Amino acid sequence: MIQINRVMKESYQRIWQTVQAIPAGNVASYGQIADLAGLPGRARLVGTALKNSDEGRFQNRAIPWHRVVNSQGKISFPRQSPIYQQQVARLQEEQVIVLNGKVKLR
DNA sequence: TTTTTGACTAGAC
DNA sequence: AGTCTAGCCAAAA
Repeated sequence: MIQINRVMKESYQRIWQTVQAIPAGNVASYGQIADLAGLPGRARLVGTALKNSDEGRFQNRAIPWHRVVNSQGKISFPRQSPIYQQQVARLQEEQVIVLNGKVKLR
């Protein structure tokens, strides 16, 4: 069983909550989520928290991880990976246009 | 325990 | 538009 301290758990939960607040059809960057979660400068932790947000772990609810992209508006996965394809598909379901791995700005 | 990795980023070329 | 660097720091190796 993985050990994690109380402070980390709270940070993760604040990140998950913040991601859950992104409206459908919108996107936010890892850095923006970190800032909004009260963790400035810790964008990497957002990626880590999302990676560790799989069902069953910490009883977290479904999190719209696909609405989080990097600061350049690009998807942070290799183009050929299944998870990349899934992120694009989920964004397109929400009418978000993705071109060349980059979310189209408006 | 130490080192490396990584869903990151701002700034400098 | 790319490439590099330094800063970030929890997780995995």
